Amino acid sequence: MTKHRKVNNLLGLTALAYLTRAPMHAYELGRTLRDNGDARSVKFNHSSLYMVIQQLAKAGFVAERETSREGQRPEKTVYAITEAGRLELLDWLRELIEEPQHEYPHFVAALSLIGALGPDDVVELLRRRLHGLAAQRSEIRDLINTTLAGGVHPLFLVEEEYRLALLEAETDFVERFIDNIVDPETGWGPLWDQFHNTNPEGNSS
Amino acid sequence: MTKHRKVNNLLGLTALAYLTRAPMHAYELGRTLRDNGDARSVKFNHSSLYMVIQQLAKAGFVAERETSREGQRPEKTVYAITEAGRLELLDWLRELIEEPQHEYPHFVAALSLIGALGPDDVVELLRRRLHGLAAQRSEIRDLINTTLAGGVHPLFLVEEEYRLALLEAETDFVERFIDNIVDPETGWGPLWDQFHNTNPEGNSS
DNA sequence: CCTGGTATAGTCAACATCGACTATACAGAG
DNA sequence: CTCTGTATAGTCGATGTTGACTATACCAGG
Repeated sequence: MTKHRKVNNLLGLTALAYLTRAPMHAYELGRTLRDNGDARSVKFNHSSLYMVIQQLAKAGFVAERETSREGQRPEKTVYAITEAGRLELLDWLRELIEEPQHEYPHFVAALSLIGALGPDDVVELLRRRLHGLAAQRSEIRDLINTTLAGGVHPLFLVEEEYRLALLEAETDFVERFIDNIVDPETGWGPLWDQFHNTNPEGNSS
Repeated sequence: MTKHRKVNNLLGLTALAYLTRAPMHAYELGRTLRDNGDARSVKFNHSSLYMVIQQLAKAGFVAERETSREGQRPEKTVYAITEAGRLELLDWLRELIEEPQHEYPHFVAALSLIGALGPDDVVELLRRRLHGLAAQRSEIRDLINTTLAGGVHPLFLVEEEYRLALLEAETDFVERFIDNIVDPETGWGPLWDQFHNTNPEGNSS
C-alpha cells in the first residue's frame, strides 16, 4: 500500500542515510554522494538536494545544527538527523525492500508502441541496443572488479550486481525478440509488415 | 546523447501514437489508453494528460481540430497530429529503442543503502519481496494468457514479456542475495552483523 | 423519486524538479 | 601577475507533476 511519505524523493532517503553518519551541510552531502558513487543509484541534481533538505527539515527528519561562514564564501548550514529521521529512514528502507514497486522504464513504453515502426527498422534498432547494453554491462563489470580489487566487501556492490543482472536479462530478451521477428519459419516479420503497411500507425486494439 | 525534446514525457509519446489513428479529445485519449492497458506501461495521470497535450500543441506536434459541446457538458477540444508530430513520434520511438537509458529503480536506491539495516532484518524483507514478485509474475502471466487466448498477436504483448523477464531476473537475484547472506559457510551474515553493530548507520565509503 | 456510484470533461493551486545563474576562493598556466 | 578553469555554496525562475476540486449526465437500487 506504499505510504504517503512527507518527503517522497529517494534523494531524501539517501540524505538521511548519510546524515546518520555525521551532520553535514548540503554541498558536502552532494559531494560525498558523488564521490561514493551513489549518484549512480539515485537521481542526483545539485539544486534538488537543497530542496530535499528543506523538505526533510520541514518534516522534522533533520534539524539545523549551526550555520557558519568561512571568509567571504556563502554561508553554510549544517544539518543533523533527528530521531524521527532515523525512524523514517529505517521504515522507508524496509518498505522499499519488502514491496516491489510498479515502475515505468522507458523501454517498456517504447515496446508498447513499437507497432508504429516497421519490423526491419526495429530489428536494426534492437541490434544497436544490444551494443549499448554490452557497453553498459562491461562498464559495470569493470567497476565491480576494480572496487573488489580495492578490498571492498561485495555487500557494498549489490546494487551494481542487481543492475548487471537486469541488463543481462534485457539482453537475453532483446535477442529472443529479434529472433522472433526474423525467424524465416515462424518470424513475425511478414505479418508485422502487413499490419504496418495497412495501418502505418501501429499500436494494438 | 539523448536529445532535448520539447515535450519530455512518455505520456506525450503515447498521445502522439494514439493520435496517428484518429483525432481525439483529451478525455477520450485517456480512456482509450486505460482500456488498452497502456496505463501499465506509461505513467498515466488524468491531469498530466491535459498538460501534455498543451505542450504537444505548443510544440506544434498536434493541432486543435475543433471544439464542440454536447448539452451542458464541458466543452471538448479535439486534437489531430501534425506532420511534425508524426516525425517526432518516429524519431522519439527510435531513440528509445536504440539507446538503453540509465534509470533509477527504487530497489537500486534501497540496495545501495542496505547496510543501514541488519542482515536478519534484510533476509526477512527479501523473503517477503519474493512473494510480491511471484504475485506480480503470475498476474502478468495470466494477463498474457487470457489476451493470447483472445486471438491477439504476441507482438502486442512484448512489453509484458519484457516486464516478466525482468521480474524473473530480479527473483533470481534476490534468491542469490539471500543465499549469500545466510550461507553457513561463506555467508555475509556475521561480517555484516559486526559492521552493522559497530556502525549502525551503514552505507559504505 | 431520491440517492449513490460512476463515467464524462476539464481546471486549479500546491508542490517538485531542473537547468541556469551568482559569487567567492584557489591552483596552475603562461 | 593576470587569466582561466574548477571547486565551493547556494538561489531563482520556468516547467512539470499531482491530488483535489467542479460540474454534468446517467443508471441502478431501494
